[in-house]
Amino acid sequence: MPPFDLSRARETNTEEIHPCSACAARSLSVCAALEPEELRRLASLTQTVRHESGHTLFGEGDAADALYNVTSGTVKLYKLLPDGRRQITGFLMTGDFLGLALNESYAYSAETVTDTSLCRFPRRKMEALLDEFPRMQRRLFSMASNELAAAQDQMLLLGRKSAREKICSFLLMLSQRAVRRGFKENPVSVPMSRADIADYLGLTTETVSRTFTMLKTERVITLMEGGKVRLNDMDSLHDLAEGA
Amino acid sequence: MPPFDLSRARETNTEEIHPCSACAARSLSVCAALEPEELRRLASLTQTVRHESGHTLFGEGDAADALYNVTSGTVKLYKLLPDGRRQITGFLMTGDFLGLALNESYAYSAETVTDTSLCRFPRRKMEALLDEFPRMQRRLFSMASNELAAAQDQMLLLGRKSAREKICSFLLMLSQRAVRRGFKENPVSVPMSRADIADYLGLTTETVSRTFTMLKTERVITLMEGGKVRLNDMDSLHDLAEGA
DNA sequence: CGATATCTTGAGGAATCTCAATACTAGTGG
DNA sequence: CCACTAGTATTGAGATTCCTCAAGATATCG
Repeated sequence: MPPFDLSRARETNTEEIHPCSACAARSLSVCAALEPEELRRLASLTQTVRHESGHTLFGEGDAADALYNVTSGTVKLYKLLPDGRRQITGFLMTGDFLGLALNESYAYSAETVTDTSLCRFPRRKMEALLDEFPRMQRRLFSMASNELAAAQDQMLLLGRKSAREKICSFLLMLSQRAVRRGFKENPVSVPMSRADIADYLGLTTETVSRTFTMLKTERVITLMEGGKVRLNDMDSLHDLAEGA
Repeated sequence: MPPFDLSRARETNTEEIHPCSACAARSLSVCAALEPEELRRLASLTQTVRHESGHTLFGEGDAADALYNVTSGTVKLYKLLPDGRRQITGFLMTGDFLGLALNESYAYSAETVTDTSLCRFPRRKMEALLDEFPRMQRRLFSMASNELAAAQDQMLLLGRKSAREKICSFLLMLSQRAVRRGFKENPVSVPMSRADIADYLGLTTETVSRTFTMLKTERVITLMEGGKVRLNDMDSLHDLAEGA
């Protein structure tokens, strides 16, 4: 899938062919289920931005003056402890929304994992729009609810699963998200580093690496080139992910 | 603070003196910032229920036909793995809302930790009301955002903190929540069992117990009767909670 | 093709868990 | 009021998972 051409999109923002009509992320995000009028209004305050991998969108504590929607690529959210320990709280991909915490400042940092395109919404204008269009607010609420459910799953993973169960759960989650985005469930693309995976699962890079090796040796997965992983038996992987 | 008299409240539901006007939880919950008209409508579909400790409100997978608001007492939410491992994802107290995940079925189980009173809202009617009163939806969205932020803090705790840091963080959280509810920050009431604390922090009961003993020996805390804990030095406790 | 970052593998150690025994607490009935 | 019971909490000893530190292998990028 070719990435959406953002430079052109920018120019046509307020023209008759606005960028959203061609957006790959639309059906997955707030923009789904908006009336044409609402969509146009949203588009009129949208900036499209593109960053290469490793770019910090904002840091914990920064003034929260924008919300974002990922249109392509992957973004990680994380929190830090004073001594540098890091917990990645989520990986965001096409269609995911970020900046939901409606406080004055961000409660986490956000950094691109791959080259990434985003729609950027100034917070104040976005809030005004939400007041005007309850449908949009409703959609955002529903997205927040889903995130909350995902967060609870992640707590179960972090608090109660073994390293092996964590890795299997992680691979299955990537697979399921790929399906939701219209890709096929199997081989799954793993764009993030071992260190990022470790900080997401509450492990060290060494343990992540060792666990991958073990699963590979047991023929549960196959490590392919380009950061892809083939899941050789989805059923047993599901069992492994829950300790059954 | 005497608990709100719920039996009488029930009767006066639709009368001129509706229960909400006397509700201790009101300022903390959805009901805050509602217009009298909205509040009356909400009250008209409210059932007040009371359960003793250990009662299961609903189980993971049950049809999600109601939302609840805790008016007194403590409720725990948890998820289970097939082999019985348990992760408590939250303790809800006065003013907290539960059932936010607006899907067809609950994604977690809910059980009372102490004797508890709740307002019960039938889900369908509640949703209709949300459509009618955007202000209420907005409030609920804001509460969901706060929960999301809390969930991220909990992920950091579960993934990256030591047992000692977890216990200190937990005590501070209880203290902060007590303050928000109008109680004093110090000695803090800990109504849940060691086993519940363990399942909330991703530890075992033994480790929780040992850690309490260590903190007591070091004079950081004092264990008092009635499940109360005195925090002897809030500043150093804050440091201990973050590994500084 | 060399430099640098990332990943893998190994050996030993530490935090936490498991299993087991003992102590405490609260409620019950004599 | 006391003894008894059942549940909960504490303490101890040993096992285990995962971490830490260190070296080597592989991949990536100019």
